[in-house]
Amino acid sequence: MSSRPEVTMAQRKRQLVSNELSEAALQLLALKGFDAVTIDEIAATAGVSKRTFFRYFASKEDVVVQFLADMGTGMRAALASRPIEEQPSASLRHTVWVSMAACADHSDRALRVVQLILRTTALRARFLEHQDQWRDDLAAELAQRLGLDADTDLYPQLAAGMALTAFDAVLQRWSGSDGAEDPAALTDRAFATIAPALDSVE
Amino acid sequence: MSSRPEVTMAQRKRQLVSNELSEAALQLLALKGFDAVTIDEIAATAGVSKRTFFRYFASKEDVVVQFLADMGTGMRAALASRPIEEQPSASLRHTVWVSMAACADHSDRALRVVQLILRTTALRARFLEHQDQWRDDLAAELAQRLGLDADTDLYPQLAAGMALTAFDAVLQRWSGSDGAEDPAALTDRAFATIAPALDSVE
DNA sequence: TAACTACTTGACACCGAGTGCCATGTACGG
DNA sequence: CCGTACATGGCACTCGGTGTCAAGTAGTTA
Repeated sequence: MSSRPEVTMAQRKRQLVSNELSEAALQLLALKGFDAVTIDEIAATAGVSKRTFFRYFASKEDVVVQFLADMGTGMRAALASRPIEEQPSASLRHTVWVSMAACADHSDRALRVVQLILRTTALRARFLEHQDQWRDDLAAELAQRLGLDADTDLYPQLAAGMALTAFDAVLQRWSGSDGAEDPAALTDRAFATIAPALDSVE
Repeated sequence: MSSRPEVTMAQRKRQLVSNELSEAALQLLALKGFDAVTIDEIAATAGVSKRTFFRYFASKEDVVVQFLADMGTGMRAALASRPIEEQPSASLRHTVWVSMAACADHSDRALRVVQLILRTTALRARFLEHQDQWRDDLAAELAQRLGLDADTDLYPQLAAGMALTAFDAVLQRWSGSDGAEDPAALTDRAFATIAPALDSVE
């Protein structure tokens, strides 16, 4: 009854508050450590109330990790966009590479976020939760592409898991080297190792 | 200056309270769902105070997941006990198999615990945290066995990740089938898929 | 038996995360 | 100018988790 595709002012304001919040959170968390920062503190820094914080983010972890939510569907879409004739290892390699590229692009910010996540227990746990969801998504897409039954065949789940294992390893090296190592090269090396298992069809 | 290797009565009492607590927790959590049960409730059922609960378990999740803590060192030990000449896929297959067997043994209880963990978000997150730790342990052991540098070579981390991916898939099927499917057969099938990547040394 | 030590427990106060509720303010459409 | 829809802040409340202290109990020594 009312929603115009136009960007209303309320929406822009909402976006602004959201940015303000993530900005404040990221700075404080990286500076003082995850546990040493309260939500009241973050909210106050952003100039809003604690109650408002929770209208934008579901939890303290979410303010850092939220962007991972879309990444799962993004990966599935990336996989779906590959030609069906392509070898699974190539399709998955591309899928992982796209996600890594998304990180490496805005490397200044993304690198800091990733490092914060990987070194903070609570955040890492949320990251793993998301990754677990991605695996299901990728497995479903793989099963569909290959015409396999995901309930009997182990391959889709295993292949998705291997791809994400590679992703994890690459992300860890990349963050550990402060962004110095090349994500593309890392991805290729990782997939060179796991490919033999990915492509052993029959 | 006082600790005898004898089992003092205090220790037995302590063990008894611990059992009482896990028992109460498991029953209530499985019955009413993780979020619908408070710690006061669990403690009251076990006949102790909330404060005492936290003297035995670090968190609400821990009372269910605690036993996973040792499993990591157990897996590393299992891997370390394999002959060095053995192919990595065989060593890791055995490692995973041992852990699965530990579950399948006391299948009545273990099955219920695993099912509870896998279907509860908060518990699954803790499970993934532990698994993440296991991966580091396994990777370290693998690197040592193969004389690789874990900081440059991706193989140890990838191989450990693949093995745990297999473990995860097997566990999921086993729990999904209410223990009907054979863990050993499942493990073999999973490793048949990933083995080509594990053994492609050079 | 008395006294001293070590350990476990419960009660209480406290903090922080997260939620429900309600009153207020403010953009937008008629 | 008015009504609606929405964003916000304040407040009270629940629950997970921790620090502290006083009390109780088992085991030891004299």
